[in-house]
Order: sequence, then structure tokens, then C-alpha cells
Amino acid sequence: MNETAQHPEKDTLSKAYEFAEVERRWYARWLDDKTFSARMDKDKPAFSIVIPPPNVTGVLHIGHALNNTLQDLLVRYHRMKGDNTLWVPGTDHAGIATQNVVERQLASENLSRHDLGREKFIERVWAWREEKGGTIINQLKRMGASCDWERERFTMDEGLSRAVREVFVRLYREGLIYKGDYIVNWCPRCHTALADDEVEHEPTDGKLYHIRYPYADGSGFVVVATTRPETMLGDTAVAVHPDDERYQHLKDIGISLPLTDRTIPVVFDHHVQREFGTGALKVTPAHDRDDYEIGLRHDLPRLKVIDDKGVMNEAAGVYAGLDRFACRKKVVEDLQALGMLDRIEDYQHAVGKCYRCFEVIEPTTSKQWFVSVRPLADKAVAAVQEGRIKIYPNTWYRTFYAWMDNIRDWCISRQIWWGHRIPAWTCQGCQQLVVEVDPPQVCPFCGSASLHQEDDVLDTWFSSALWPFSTLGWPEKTRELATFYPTSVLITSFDILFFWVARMMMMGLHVMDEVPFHDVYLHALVRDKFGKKMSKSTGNVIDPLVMIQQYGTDAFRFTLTAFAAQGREIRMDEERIDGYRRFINKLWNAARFAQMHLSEADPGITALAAEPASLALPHRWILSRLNATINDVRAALDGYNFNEVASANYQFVWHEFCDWYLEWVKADLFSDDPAARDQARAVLLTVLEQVLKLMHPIIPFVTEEIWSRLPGERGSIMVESFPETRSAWEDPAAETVMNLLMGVISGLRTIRTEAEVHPSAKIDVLLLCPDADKRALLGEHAAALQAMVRAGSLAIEADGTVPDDAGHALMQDVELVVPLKGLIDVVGELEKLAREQGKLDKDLARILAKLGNDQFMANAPAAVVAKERDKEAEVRVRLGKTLESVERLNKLR
RNA sequence: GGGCGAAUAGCUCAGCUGGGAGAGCAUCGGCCUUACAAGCCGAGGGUCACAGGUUCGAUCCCUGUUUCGCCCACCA
Repeated sequence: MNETAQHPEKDTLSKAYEFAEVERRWYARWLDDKTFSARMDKDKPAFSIVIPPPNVTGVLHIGHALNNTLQDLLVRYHRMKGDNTLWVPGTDHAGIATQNVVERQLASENLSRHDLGREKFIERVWAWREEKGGTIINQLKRMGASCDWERERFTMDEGLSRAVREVFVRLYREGLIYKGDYIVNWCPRCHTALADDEVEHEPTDGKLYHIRYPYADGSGFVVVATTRPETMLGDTAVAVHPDDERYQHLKDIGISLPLTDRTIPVVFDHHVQREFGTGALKVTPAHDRDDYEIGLRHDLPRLKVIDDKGVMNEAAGVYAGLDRFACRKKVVEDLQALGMLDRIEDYQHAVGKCYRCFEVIEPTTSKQWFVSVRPLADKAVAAVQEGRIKIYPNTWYRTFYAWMDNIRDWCISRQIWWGHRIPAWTCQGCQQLVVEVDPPQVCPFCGSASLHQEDDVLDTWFSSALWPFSTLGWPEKTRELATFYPTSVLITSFDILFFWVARMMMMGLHVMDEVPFHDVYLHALVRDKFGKKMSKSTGNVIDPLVMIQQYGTDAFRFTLTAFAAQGREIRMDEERIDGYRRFINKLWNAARFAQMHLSEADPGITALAAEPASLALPHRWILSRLNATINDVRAALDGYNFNEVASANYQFVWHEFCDWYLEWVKADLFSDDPAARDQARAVLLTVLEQVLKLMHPIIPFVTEEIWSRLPGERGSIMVESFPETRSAWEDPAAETVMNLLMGVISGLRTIRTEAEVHPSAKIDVLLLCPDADKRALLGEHAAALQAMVRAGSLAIEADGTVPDDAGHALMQDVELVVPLKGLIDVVGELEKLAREQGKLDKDLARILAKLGNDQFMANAPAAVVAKERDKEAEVRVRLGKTLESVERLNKLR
């Protein structure tokens, strides 16, 4: 019976790694086996991450891909370490974005949300969510994300909605939420306030109108400039800079506002830029954000002259009823008629437009709900200052503090329908405001049953600010909360540090009285290889799903990991993905090679590697290098140096394990000596097992697939323990010896190549070395040396003469001599030697200058001085040998 | 205007507390050597943006300059 029949899964590995089938098969298996499910063992440390919830309308982009790869990397690492590991997935209801999607759908049916009414509309959004909301979740699965999917949450879930209401009511009762007038970005067409990031600023050609504002006493006038003359009807002051000498005389003078019968004051405010225009600024607190601030500082009245539809109201006097742009025209004409229009100039400026309908935004005051963030922000700042929350990379601390210092109250109300409706009711009887977690049946003040709930919903960020504890079941006192809160680390993109991260800190510290996470890792934005932002219009978008299809998920994940260096923007280059695909393939083939030499019969063979002292040199060497790699990888993971995780693995697997170790032990594997064979097989399997585990967090699929095909009874690699360093493996002596041998081999190969010796031709090698110990060592490994350089003969001597027509090189104190009758490129060699000599001369001069410098000798550490002395000796020897070679070659000319 | 970051091989990037710089890709040369041509072996290639300073010693620390990128504010 052949092995294939016995182990149907363990048939010979195909020559190239077929990722598509492997990925599909293993992900399904992981789900079936519930390997992603969190455990809550009492005696284990906890590691938890809550996913930055993507918008439910979202489609996986490369930022998500990076973000989730890094999270999965850490989650898989900690799971293998045996921690109670939880990664909570979920999506965000994304108020405006989602409402938009459904409104567009309605529009195609010639319906508006008003046609449906609030209740029906919301039903429709939920229906949309049921049907289409899972897109991004499925895409995350294709990335290999090992989230605990049974705990998937949605910010509009019943439980999370309750958390939102609880927090709202609590903050309201503490006086930290209030309702007040504020200036907002108002879209007169959509009839809602917009968040700042929902306003698109577009450079627009406009006019700058210079208007004369006469003094009330008739003694003169001041000229102010504006792009929106209609707003002058709502002016309640003129502002100048306090230090502006031109306007000191205006201190006690009133301004007679043209087109109205009002007299307004002049105020002095640092905000005014003296250089702009005339240095005098008209102040319209009800229709301009800055003016609003100035108004607050000087206690100015707010006179609203434009209504919610963009039409002038009765406060605009004779202009009432005019559309704001019609009014602008009329105001300009009237001013002109009065001789008050100084001049008009063309002016390009940024006009804020609604990102949905492109209507020009009208800043206006309206009743909105706010969070008083100062006391909350102070807690967050304190937590960061005290190191209870650490931020990686640390360059963000300054930015964080600066932003928190200047933080303004947070407007949390939105005039849309999709979201958490504000849990506040106005009693139609007594007009009192009732704020409750659950809808009140009657007014607690007057007993009236007629209560009207606020129409506004909460800013989406309000619910996401609660995400770290609302997803764990708060306000219930759950086991999850006790086990996993605070979460371990938050991994997110830096652009939502303030929108989201800071607010989670504030809410977590205030509501839970505990940080929401211990660490914050902020990764960069992924750009194209030229550093440009990826955008559909530029056409430089790299679609993760296409990359997965083309190169495989593992290669893509490895690339993202390799690019994730701290504190730098990421320039994604598709060629790199292809490079890492080759790496995956390399690993695959190394495993194939191993499999050829391993059998089902002896899975316990790896025990040999546990006692490395008795093993031959290459085995001790690779185990020592493995040990160093384990150490490096763990340190890099613990310090969030993801790129180093990737490079340490890459370097070890390809260049040490494959290039040197596998080549070196081929002789042993094919040897007749069973002891040599067993050693090689034991270490080969050991190292392979370790690197698979080491890399599983980055490249879960290929490692799992190879793992399953290795000999012995094997469960999922996901539940194997992550590699740990072992002092028995550490072997600096073996590394030193191997470094010498590898140097000798490389040197001999170079000689071969430069003399254009055909790779299959054998050479004769003479090694000259004065050191008897080294000669012994070289002799010990003569067979390997001969095999690695294809030498027909190998002689090792203490001293000897170098034939004139020999290739020659020096490795430490070993002279490499390869007689090559007539094959030496004399001229080329001489040129090379001349370059070499020049370099050595320079080096020697520099070293001698250093050693001759009293200051250096007095101040430099002894180790550095000793190193320079060693260098001097080495350079002198090499120089001597170089000159000998030149002499030799000159005879051949 | 304020802040942050970057500048290292042709390209994309490492280089973590100062002791004469590395990788991958690309280039050039040679190889189908019993895991892998998606591979192997070798080679070439850098005044570490510029100018000062600190230091025995600077890619690294400090100051300034230039170029590029980002963030915040503002553009009445």
C-alpha cells in the first residue's frame, strides 16, 4: 500500500503553491471548527481587540486590508501564545452615508424619504442592511481575519443602542450634555446640519465686495470687504485688530449699518488680520463661524436673516422673502445706488458645498445638542500623560495634546433619520424636556401623555465612541466585559485619531472609569508608489480583492506587513506583492523538499534537535539562527514593529534556511550514514515547524496547509504554541565557525565566476591558513566545502606559494587559492586589484589618523580602540596580499 | 499662518540609545547543479538633500536652508 492511499491529504505537494483552493478550504474549516472563538480561562492573560468598525456601506479598500492584517497578526500571535484572545468584529451604521445609499435607491423609484415617512424609511434601511450590509464582512473573511464572528456587532443593534441611550442620559444628568444655539453647516436643500467633514470646499470664482460703513456721527466711513454682501443685513458689529493704529479712533464710535436703521459697535479682536483688505471686518455672528466666535467673545447679538430654506426672513426687512442669492444681487444694487459700494473685485475663494447635493452651505445658528468635552478631554489627556494609554508611533503625542488643548464642544445632533434618535421628549402639555433611557409613557412633570421625541439622531461617532465596551455587553455586567475590558490595543489609521480614538478615550474613562485600551497603534495611509493618495478619479487604486485573486491572500498580507514601518507613509508597489508571492512559493518548495525526506514513521525524530550539543555544525548553526530569529520576531511583534516581523522571517527563511542550510545538509540527507541522516531530518523538520508557526500570524493559509501535510497527527497550527527561544539553541561559536566557512565558500565561488569556470566544472582548491585550529576546522568540513564549491580536490596547508596563474582571495586569515591555467582575466583582475588597493590605502590612512589622534585614544571606549587596531592589522594583511597578487599577475602579462 | 513628518543605491524602503551604510526589485554576467527558472551562483551601484555646529568621531544629536508630503486653522 503506498503512502498516498494511507494519507489521502498528504499526497505529494504540487510544484507550485495553489493559493486559491487552499484559502477557500482552510477558511471554511476554521469557521467550522470555531478556532476563532474566544476562550475565557481564569488563569490566562487576556488579549483583546475591537475592530475599527467599517461602515456598513463599505467596500474593502487597501486601508481596511492593512488595518485588518495588522490586527489579525497580533490576534493570531496572542492566540498561539495561549492568551484569552478576542477580536470583536462589527460594522458601523454610518448615519448619513447609509441614509444616502437608500435615498438613492428610492430616487430611482421616484420616491423621497418624505414620501415614505420616518418609520417606513427606517424599515427600508434595515432591509437594505440585511441584504447588502454583509459585503465588507465577507471581504474581511477573504483577508483571513480571525475575528470571533459569533460576536459580530452593529452599532444599531438593540444592545448597543441601549448603551447609547444609557450614556446619553447619564451625561445629560451630569450636565455634560446640553442643548443650545450653535453655528452649524446647514444645507438649505437637504435641510440638515452637516459635520465639518461632510462639507466639501471647492475653489470658486466669486467677487469681493468692498462696502462703505459710515460712522454714526457722519465724520467718515470704514470700508469692509465681503464675498457675501447679503449677510450684512445680519451684521451686529465691525471688528478691527486691537493693535491696528488706523482704527484706534473708532473705539467709541458707532457704525451706521447701510440699508438698515441699525447702529452697530466696533469691537477689537485679535482674530482680525490687519493685512487683509482694509483690516476691518464685518461681523455676522448668525451666519459665519468665525464671526460667531467673535460674537461670543464680545457678547454680540446674533441676528439671523436667512431661514432654513436659504430665504431671507423678516429680520432682513424689505429683503424678506428673497432667496439669498437674489438678495445678494439686490443688496449690491441698492448699495451702489447709495454710493456705498466702494468697488468690486474678482476673487477666487473656497466655497463650502454639501457633499451630497452640492448646494452652497449656509452657516447658520440652530438648536443643537452638545457634549461639554472639556472635563472628558482632561481625563483623556491625564491618562495619556500618565502612560496608562501609550501611543505608537510616539510622534503622535504632540499632535494629540495640541488637539485636546483646543478641543471645542462636540455637536452630536444630526437632522437625519438613520441613527440613534435622541432619547429626549418634549411634553406637549408643559413644554418640559424629558430625557430617559426608555420612552416615558407620561410626562413626569405634568402627567401629560402627549410627548414628542426629538427628531434629531446622534452623530455616528457617538455610538462608535462607546464601541470598546458596548460590544462587550455594557451596560450589563458581562463576563466578557470583566475578561476583556480594557482592550489591549487599538489599531487604526491616524486620520481618525480625533474623530474616534480620542472620543473612545473620553467615553471609556468617563463611563467605565477605565481606559478603553492600553495601546494605540496608528498606521499610515496607504498611497500609490509615487506617494499619491489613491482615488478612483486618479485611477491609481489598488483593489485588495484583485490583489488577493492575483497573488494570494498570504502574499498580500505579507506585503502589507512588510510595509508597515512606524511613522512613515506607505507607498504600495504592486511589484512588491509579486516578490512576496515568490517568497511564499519558496517556502512551499522548501516544505516540498523536506517532505521528500520525511516519513510518517518517525514523528518523534525532532527530539534530537532538543539536544543540539551532539549535532553537527550546520545543525547547531541553523538552530542558533532560528533562536535569534524567534527572539527578533517576538520583540518586533511586542513593539508593533511589523516590518521587522516580516523582514526577520524573510531573511531567515530564504537566505539562511534555504540558501545555506538546505544546500549544506543535502549531502547528509542523501547519505548512507543513518545517524547523519537522522540529524538532518530532525533539524530540518524542527526548523520548518518553527518557521511555520513563526509566520502563521502573517501568512495563515500557506502555513496551515504545509503544517497539515507534515508527518504525524496534526491539529490546526492556529492552536500550536508560538515559538519560544531556547538557550540550548543559542550557539555563538557555531555561528562564528559557519561565518568563516560561508565566507570561504563565497570567496571561492567568486573566483570561479570571475574566471568564467563553467558551473559544472570542478576546480582544485588550496587553502592556506597559519592558524592550526582553523586548519583543523576547515579539514573537518572539507567534504561540505568541496560540495558547495564543486571542488575536485581540496588541500589545506599552513603556508605555501601561490601559483602565478591562480585565482586568489583572502577570507579572514585564510588564503583561497584556485589554480586556473590560462583562465585568469589578467587585465580585469589587475583593474580590480588596483581598485582594491586604493580602497585599502584609504582605509589604512583613516585608521592610522584615528589611532594617532590623542583625543581619540583618550576618549573613545577601549572596545572601539581595540576594534580599530584589529582593523589596522587586517587592512595591512590584505594590502600585503593584494600587492603580492599584483606582482603575480604582472608576470602573466 | 501654526504643527508634524520625510529627503539614504536606478525604483520602493530598512537602518531602534552616535563608532565609515543594508534589503527587495531593477541592471549586468553565468547556470535547467536530484525543493523551487516563480529558481540558483556571482557582480556593479551611495559625498546618507545642502550649509554650519556639538563631539576624538555624525546618516544618526543641535541650528538654519531647500524640496516634497500631510494635518489644523484661515481665505472676511
